[in-house]
Amino acid sequence: MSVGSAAPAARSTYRHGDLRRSLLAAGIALAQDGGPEAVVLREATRRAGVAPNAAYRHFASREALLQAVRAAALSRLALAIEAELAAIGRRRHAAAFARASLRAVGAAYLRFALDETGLFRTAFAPRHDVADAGDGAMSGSSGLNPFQLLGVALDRLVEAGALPRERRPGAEYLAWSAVHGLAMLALEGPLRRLGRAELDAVGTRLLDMVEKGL
Amino acid sequence: MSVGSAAPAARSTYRHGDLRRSLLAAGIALAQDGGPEAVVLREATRRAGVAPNAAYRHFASREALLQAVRAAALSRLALAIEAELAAIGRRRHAAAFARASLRAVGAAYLRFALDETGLFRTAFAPRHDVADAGDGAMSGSSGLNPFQLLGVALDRLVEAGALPRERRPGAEYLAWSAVHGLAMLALEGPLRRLGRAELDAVGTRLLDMVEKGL
DNA sequence: TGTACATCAGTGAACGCGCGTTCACTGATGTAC
DNA sequence: TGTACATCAGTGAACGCGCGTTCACTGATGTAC
Repeated sequence: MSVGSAAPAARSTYRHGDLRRSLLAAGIALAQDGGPEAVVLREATRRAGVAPNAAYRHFASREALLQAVRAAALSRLALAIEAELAAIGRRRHAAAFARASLRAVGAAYLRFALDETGLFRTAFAPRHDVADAGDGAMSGSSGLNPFQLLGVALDRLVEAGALPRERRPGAEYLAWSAVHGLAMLALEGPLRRLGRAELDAVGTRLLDMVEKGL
Repeated sequence: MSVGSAAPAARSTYRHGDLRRSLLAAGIALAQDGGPEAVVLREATRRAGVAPNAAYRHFASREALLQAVRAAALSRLALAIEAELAAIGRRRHAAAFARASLRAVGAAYLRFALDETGLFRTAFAPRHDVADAGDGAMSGSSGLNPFQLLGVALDRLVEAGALPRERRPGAEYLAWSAVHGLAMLALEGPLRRLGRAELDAVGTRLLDMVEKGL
């Protein structure tokens, strides 16, 4: 499985073997350092060591490749959140556990945004046409996507009695907005000049606000 | 003052008269429907009825024009916030007035994002190089920019005793994140499919959360 | 009030760029007999 | 086990695109005398 290399990959065989995966891997690498606009068909084929038009055997257009990269990025975000969720220890009280869950989701989201800026920006870049495509494989190992993982945390809050049931519907949007907004302001907004430590501090306070304000 | 028309503007005189303003107006119009990537030098000159390279008498590069458009967009956002602030009636209690101020800032921000999507996206689009340029004329008629207007509202909260003084520093970031995040998710994120009424409802709940959680 | 001249805003033509995408092709592979 | 053949993944060359930007220019304007 010689997949995932971003190098120009001189090939000896006429057939490539797994071009689709190679192109996707190249696309992900491009997105990682450069964001969505860096996901360029010709460069992906270059990295796969293949003629530019060969891509069209596997992707209908540049936009289709970008869509696949987007799904992969969302999937990685889901994995990051799952890892953070798995890392929280047991708590004596269900309410404390639920709150820790919510914070874990938020913290993982922020960390992913700061550490994997390119992928994060790609995951939430504006889609052009592409009739939504069923959202592909954008979930983590649990089969849940980031939005659903946030929902799990909120459900735990309700079950633990830490969030009134009537405020549960749509609560995702509120928590998500806060964390997403901080990520955007930190990445390409007015908070760009803040250092990592300051951003972490703001992140903590932001999660406090969400926890208290929900 | 025949400035601001986006039409191809047939010109009779050899000199244009006010090309810089015309280009800026064209740039703003382009940003309005199309966002930052639609701000294109050649199209701006076309709309001003002028040769493509004439732009270089007034802007060093496409990026410089974009920067000027960005400043104009921020200025308009500041004006929108100021208008909303001016519209809140007097309140019996200072605390109620302060809270109304904060909500006014948030509501105006959200409305601007939804009504002037292109300008909003342009205002917060990632800057390339351009050594920050002193932020030009990005303020409203009060001379304050959006960030500073938010600060005013938060100061009122402190003065009214509705926000502990020690939580004041950096509070802009928290409130701003929440509102900015909702705007982004609504514009190009997963909340794109929501209607205006639903978005307004979420906006109200979000402001509740901020008010309570700060 | 008239004229010479410097200034500099706008012209016209051209560049190179990398991109996405289309065309007619070639040759390795797997399958049917 | 060997051979004919269909399939279709990857090739090679070319396209048109609009873009930002540079060059040497021209001609209207304002100023000095």
